[in-house]
Amino acid sequence: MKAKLKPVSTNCYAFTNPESKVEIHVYLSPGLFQDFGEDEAINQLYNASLLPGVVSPVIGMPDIHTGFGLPIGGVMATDYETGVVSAGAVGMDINCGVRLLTTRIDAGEINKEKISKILDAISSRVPSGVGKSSAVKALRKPDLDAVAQIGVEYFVRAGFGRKEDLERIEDRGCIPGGDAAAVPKAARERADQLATIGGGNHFIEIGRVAKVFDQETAERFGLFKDMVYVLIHTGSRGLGHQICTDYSRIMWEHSERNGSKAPVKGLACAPVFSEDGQNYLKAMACAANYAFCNRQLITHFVREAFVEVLKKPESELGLDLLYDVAHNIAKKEKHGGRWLLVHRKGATRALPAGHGDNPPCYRDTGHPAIIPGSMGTASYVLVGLPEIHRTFCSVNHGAGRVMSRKRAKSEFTREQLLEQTKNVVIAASNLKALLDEAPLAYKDIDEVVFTLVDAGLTKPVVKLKPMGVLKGEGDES
DNA sequence: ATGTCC
Repeated sequence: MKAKLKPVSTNCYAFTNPESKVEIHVYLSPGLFQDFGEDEAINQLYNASLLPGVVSPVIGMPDIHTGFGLPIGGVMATDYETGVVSAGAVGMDINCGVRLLTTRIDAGEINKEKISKILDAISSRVPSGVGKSSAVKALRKPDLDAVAQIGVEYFVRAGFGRKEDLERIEDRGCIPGGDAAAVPKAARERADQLATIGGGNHFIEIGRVAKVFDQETAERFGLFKDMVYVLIHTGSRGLGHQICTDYSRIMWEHSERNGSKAPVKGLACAPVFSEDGQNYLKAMACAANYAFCNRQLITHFVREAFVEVLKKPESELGLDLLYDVAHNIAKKEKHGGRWLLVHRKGATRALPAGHGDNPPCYRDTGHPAIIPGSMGTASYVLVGLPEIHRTFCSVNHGAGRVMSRKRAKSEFTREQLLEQTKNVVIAASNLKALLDEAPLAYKDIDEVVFTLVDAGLTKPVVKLKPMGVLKGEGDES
């Protein structure tokens, strides 16, 4: 499959599926292209290009790697009127995403001991690791109708955050159309994990702004060199996972009934305007809003933890929300004068300056696109440039794996992990359960980010460097 | 990503 990819423009390789006439575009730097071994991920893009109503091109981001159905780092747009929606093309972790908090703290003001104490204070409020449910009993049985229909504002009204937070969340933390009634029972029963991080690549990170690329935009965003930031990366936890699992089955059965089978179960789909398609979108919006609420509640507890440890009022510490953006979601958007359902799976929306879907406070800059790196490595804040229309206004979502979790666990030792993350305080009780998250199991974030910068799609605003990270543990085996 | 195999 890799052999089919021909260079067409800077850092962009392409081929056309002869059967569907849909193009497949993959963004890789020369170095990433040379090392690229994810043949199956390209095959997955090829499969996606065969779905009914897919709009050319199907896109692979520089962090692409094999996933369930559509690869992670994949963008697939379908015609909103005549196309399909695929649960697998959104992914297991519906509205996995990141939010970034700015502060009025200078990196020189907090040493390793303080960072460790803050992470502990967060950890006592926000459980991490696979299977963990909310530390606060009331959050284990949330009003899922309110979460689905009101979203983050529901918790802001209840005292978990500030009113102005809402302006700085994609869709104000409430994707329209959410309906808890469309969430299968098994999934509803797993909605007891608000204010938890989860495992895998999820984290809460404290760091400093290491480099400013675009002074003017950085100032507009309130980002200054050596300013302490907090980065929160998590999603909809077990709820989204169960919705994806259940609807993938429902959609597979739907296509079997209608004789329009997807090439693989992971791309099982239903017409957007079928009952199954509409129900999935209602359930997806519910899980997406749950994920926005999850990050909002975590933000509240992060603010509490900073106040407790640094013994300063919240107003003095800042901890303002810069932005919260999803990277696993399907959204109805207009591109090229046409309404589409853009599936982004491990891809981040990055609307350029002037785009009407930006929140008002970012209308003339373009909203911040927040790109988390792997544990202990840098992250970036970017904005989309006008050329970003080539990817339906999408950029990568992170560094992207180069090694399976299984292989990373056999490849690295605890000592190597510490070496790869030196100078970063790691709050986790069992490092052996984090070996699959070792930085060397991921691509180089600089290389990945600059692949799209050099392609002319984005401009970097700042580079962020971690000082401490709170990680959830997976399995040791 | 995930009560990482109901």
